[in-house]
Parts: sequence; structure tokens; C-alpha cells
Amino acid sequence: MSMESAFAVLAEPNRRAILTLLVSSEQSVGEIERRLRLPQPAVSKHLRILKDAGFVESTVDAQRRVYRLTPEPLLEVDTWLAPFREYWSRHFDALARHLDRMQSSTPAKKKRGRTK
Amino acid sequence: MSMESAFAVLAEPNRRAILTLLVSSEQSVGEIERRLRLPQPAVSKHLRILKDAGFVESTVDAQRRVYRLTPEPLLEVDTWLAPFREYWSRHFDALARHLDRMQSSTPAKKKRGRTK
DNA sequence: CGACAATATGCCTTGACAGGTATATGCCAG
DNA sequence: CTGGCATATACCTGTCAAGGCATATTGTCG
Repeated sequence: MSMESAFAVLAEPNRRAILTLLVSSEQSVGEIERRLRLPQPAVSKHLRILKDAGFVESTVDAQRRVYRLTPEPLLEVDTWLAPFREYWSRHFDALARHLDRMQSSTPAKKKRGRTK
Repeated sequence: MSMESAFAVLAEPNRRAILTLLVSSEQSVGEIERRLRLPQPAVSKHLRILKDAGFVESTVDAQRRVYRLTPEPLLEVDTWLAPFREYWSRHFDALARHLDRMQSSTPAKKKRGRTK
């Protein structure tokens, strides 16, 4: 009954890792477990959540369950992101300024006191 | 000191609403407060988190603080998303199948039945 | 059928976080 | 300086989710 927003699901680092892993190809629970070095119950639980939220689907292969990616939620996220992409392309200058700043000094974030 | 992943920050619906609001133009705290009908402390807290995470920056205008969007974190999210976009373009067929399914039956909730 | 492999689920504890309310800080005008 | 507006922060509280562990479930094979 989570019906969590896709974003809430993606908030968990291990879940993002699982998804990224599935980009290369579908995987069984055991494989995910080994590659991410996570305890098996953790993997199953995260997969459950991913599945409920529509990020993945699974099929049965003997005793294994194989999981693979499903489009919906990430498309949704991408859609949400669209207005911002457009924003950056309009305020292209602001983007450039920021990228500049970023490249010149990479130390901790100091707040530049910009006044009018 | 959260240094939370951008995704964790986006997990909060009100924060996403604030960001979306800022796409149209920069806004003062009070404006955000009124448009989203949120209590003022809530707005300030969310803005603090958004600022710490680099989603927004603020400048002072008399007693008002005006907030505007900043690119970094959302670009990061967009970057994370890239491999998946590429994935869908390769497995284009799977995408199509899913979109089909989606369109044919548009019931309120898409609770996929048992995979038995 | 029994033993075993692969995966799922239940319970418990702990920590993080959002909401609410009260209060502090900063800034302006008279 | 005083009061008042705009915003920030402190504190408290309830909720909810992740981690860890034990156990249940399901499928396979001999």
C-alpha cells in the first residue's frame, strides 16, 4: 500500500543501486545480493518496494526470481524534470555562471555575498 | 549538514512544489507561503534544506528573502537518469509494450495481479 | 517423501524527519 | 529606541521506514 511517489522510492541509495545494476541486464535476487553485498532480506525488501512502485517486474526461472526494469516511474520522473530542463535552456546564462563557479573553486561551499 | 542525496531532498512533496513554483520566477518566502498554503515555518525549513542541498539560492531584498533556482542538483539527477533513457531507447520494444498496456486499460490504480 | 536451495515475510528496534507551536533574529520606519 | 513585519530557528512529538535476525514459503531434485 505504499503508492509512494517515485521520488520517495529513489531516495534510498541501495534501491538506486539496484536499478542501475538492472540497466546492464536483468538479474536474479542472488546476483544482486552478491554484487551489491547486501543481506538477502534487504534485497528482497527493496525489490518488493521497487516492484510495487512499478520500477521493476519479475519472472520465475525455476527457484530463481529474475528482475528487470520497467519504464513508468522513471519516465514520470523524467517528465517532472522537463520544465527545469527548459528553464536552464532559457536561463542559459545563469547555468553557465554556475558551472563556471563550480569549476574554478571546488572546495567546500562558501556563500558568495552577492549584493545587487 | 544534511548533504543528503538530491533524491532524498526531492522525496518531500512540498519541496518539489516549491521548486516547481520557482520555475516561473523567483519568489519570496511569503509568496511561497501563500501560494502553497503552507505554514511559514514549514516553508522556511524546506527552503533551508533546499538551500543546503544546492537547489536554490537566496538574496536579501529589504526584509524579504528572495529565493531562486540553482542548477546543480537537478542536473545531477538528470545525469543519473541518462543511462535509463538510453536503456529505453535500446529496449524500445519493451517501452512500447508498456505504454500500450497503460493506454488500453486506464483503471484508477494499476495493481498488477499475481505473477503466479 | 525429505532435504536443500532461493527467495519472501514478520517482528523488533532505532533513527530520521515532518508538522506544529512558540520564540528568536534581522530589518525597516517613525 | 520602539514597535512591527518578514523570516529563521528551537523544541517537542508522532510517524514511518531501514536494518538485522529469525522464520516461512516455494520450488527442485534424488
